[in-house]
Amino acid sequence: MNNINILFNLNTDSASKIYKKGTILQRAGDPSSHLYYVKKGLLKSYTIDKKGKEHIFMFAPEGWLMSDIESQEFNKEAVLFFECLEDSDLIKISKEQSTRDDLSKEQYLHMSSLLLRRVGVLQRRIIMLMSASAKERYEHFLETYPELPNRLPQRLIASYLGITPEALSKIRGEMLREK
Amino acid sequence: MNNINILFNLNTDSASKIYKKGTILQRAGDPSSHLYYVKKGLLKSYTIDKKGKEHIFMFAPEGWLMSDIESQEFNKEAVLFFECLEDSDLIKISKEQSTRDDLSKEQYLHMSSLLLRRVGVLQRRIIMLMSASAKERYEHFLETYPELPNRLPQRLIASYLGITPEALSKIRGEMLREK
DNA sequence: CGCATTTCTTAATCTAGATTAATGCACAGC
DNA sequence: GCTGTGCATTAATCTAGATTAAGAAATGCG
Repeated sequence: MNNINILFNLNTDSASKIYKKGTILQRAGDPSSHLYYVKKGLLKSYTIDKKGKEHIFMFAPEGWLMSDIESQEFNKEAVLFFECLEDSDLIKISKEQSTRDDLSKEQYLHMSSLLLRRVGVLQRRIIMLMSASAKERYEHFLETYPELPNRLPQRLIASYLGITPEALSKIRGEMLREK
Repeated sequence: MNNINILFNLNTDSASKIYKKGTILQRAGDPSSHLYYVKKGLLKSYTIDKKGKEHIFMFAPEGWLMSDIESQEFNKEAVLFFECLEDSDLIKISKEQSTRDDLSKEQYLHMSSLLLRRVGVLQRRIIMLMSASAKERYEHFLETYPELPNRLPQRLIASYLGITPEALSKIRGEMLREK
């Protein structure tokens, strides 16, 4: 049994299922109802702003949990879209399963540890968005997630960084020339 | 006993102490060692970038917990400064107290709930930074924290929003004229 | 009280990154 | 094998917000 089964009292692999690349698991505006644990594959979560532009909130490769905690926590409809970037093997976890309050001490410890880690990552992201240039954010992304760039189109990396594909392309051009 | 005492097994008010406005509780670069619970008063946490510019990560008014989870979680030196914006009555909580693993189920439940809330708030902040204009972020700030603006200089609000005081002043001017 | 320091505002100029547009490529579907 | 659609790159232009500068208002302090 893997960690996530332990965490949510799931029985072995009952809920694991393969979703095709391009599958949209959740749409903004839907009632936000599930989390997804990625056994294999890659997901993105994103918002679409009022001009129709997509902004990546996060990627979830193997071992990550994809969730829309803002909407769950504030009881509003989903604010994020979830989509498979590759054929993905996922465990779908209902809101009820994830918010049950009859977990064991070990489970709570594990849950707290996951959440603390998440807060730490989000803190860094905010600080980078506020204080670093696009190029610095790109370099930080490459260092932090070295295995992701070769699984992602530039477009999506740019969106994660909060810039346009054109701006990222320019930065990459500069970095090549500098070397 | 208040919630935070319950959460961290603290005995009543032993650790509560008044700190003067302007006191720096933690400096970036120090070993990150404590959290602070705000009984009364107001704190800010911030980074200073390589150009010497300050960027507010968050404000902590009454009832909030100020922490530098990134540095605690990744075991590095503090990345944030903590400073009192008003004379503040604070409970200082050591890393050991906050990470002990012998909490009760109720305590873990409370802790998870706090962390989920925090993740939700940070998610919104990131989405706003990536997808909304300075003016939209300002309006969102006013709606979300209506009691803060009259306790804060514009400068710090601007820093929290990720813009300069000049840009915020311009936005405020526009909003006044529009009304 | 009076002086110094910080805060806020307005305005002129500058710049990182957005927008628009055009070109070449890769590859999916027929 | 062709043809359309999306992706990456480059370049020209535009713009939100930064920077710089200066004056007015507020605040702290001896």
